[in-house]
Amino acid sequence: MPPLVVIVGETASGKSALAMELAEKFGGELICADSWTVYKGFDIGTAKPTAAERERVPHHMLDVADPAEGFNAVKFQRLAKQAIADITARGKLPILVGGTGLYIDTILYDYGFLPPTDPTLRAKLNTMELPDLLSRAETMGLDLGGIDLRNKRRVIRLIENNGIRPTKQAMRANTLIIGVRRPLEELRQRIVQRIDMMVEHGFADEVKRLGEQYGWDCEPMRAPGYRAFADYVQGRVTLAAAKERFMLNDLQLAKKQRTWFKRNDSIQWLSDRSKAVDLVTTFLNKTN
RNA sequence: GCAGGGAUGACGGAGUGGUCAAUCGUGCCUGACUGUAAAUCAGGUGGCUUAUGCCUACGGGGGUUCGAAACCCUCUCCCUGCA
Repeated sequence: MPPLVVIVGETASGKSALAMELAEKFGGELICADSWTVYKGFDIGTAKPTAAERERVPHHMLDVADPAEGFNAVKFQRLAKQAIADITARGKLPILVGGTGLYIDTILYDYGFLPPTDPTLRAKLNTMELPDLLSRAETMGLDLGGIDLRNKRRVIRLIENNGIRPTKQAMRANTLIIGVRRPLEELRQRIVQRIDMMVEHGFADEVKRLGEQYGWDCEPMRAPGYRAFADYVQGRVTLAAAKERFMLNDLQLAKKQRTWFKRNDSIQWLSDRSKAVDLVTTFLNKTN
């Protein structure tokens, strides 16, 4: 298994900057594990790496999805695996960086997804109530153990898959996982500053343009900040209110990310970023 | 100044004599998490403490009552009409 460096952390924690630094130092290329930067056109509000940054270090998994269509973990896994293989084949170090825990885990644990489901069936199941879904699952003789029976979406998935469960492997070998962490107050300040910067760079205009082009209800318009700024550019709320909302969205996201990453004890949390270089050096020496 | 309406927990907003520490929503805290994942779902959210317990709370003060967030008086502030 070729070496892989993974960088995780909360939004605005400084993951990308660290990833850039490591990539330049170790001859790496970045694979962005972020469920919003995959979308074309959604640049400013998603804090997508700039053209200049991409010039310095190759980035993968950006702009691979059409806003009108949508994206998911399976597509991510497929493309990311390919990217990792390509980077490795070129003799470069793949660095997987991002805050979308599920996407990261599809690589770390090589999730075995099941075949796609029939949209017609999905639509039908979605109209049913939870108790009916449960009795249907029982009638089908499905094993209900281990899944959250109060979460409708999970029960639907079980029915769609005919009771077959997706698989998961042991954690990928030769993988260094670095976690970037900051005190909450510092993180909040960084979020606020980043939002101000986005606004300066024309975030409102971007939202307006994208809303008009892809519709206000397209998938990535649900990304933090976009909804709030959609309200702003359509005159429903003030700029200050939209920024406040954006900040809260980011903080909520950060909380979810914290919860997700907390359960992975293989993550080496760094409060001092300068130690990252040593970590990677040691890691590469060990694996090569 | 006169008449009317209103002040409820972080916020919005129910509740008009007891079963109200107070419906619900939001926020917040904690957790789950495999084709929507920034999603979806679960639990918690006055204090002390873990007891069918006590204390503090529904703008301030006083009163009626066995008992009030709820009724009466009064004060303060806000809104609406008339001046």
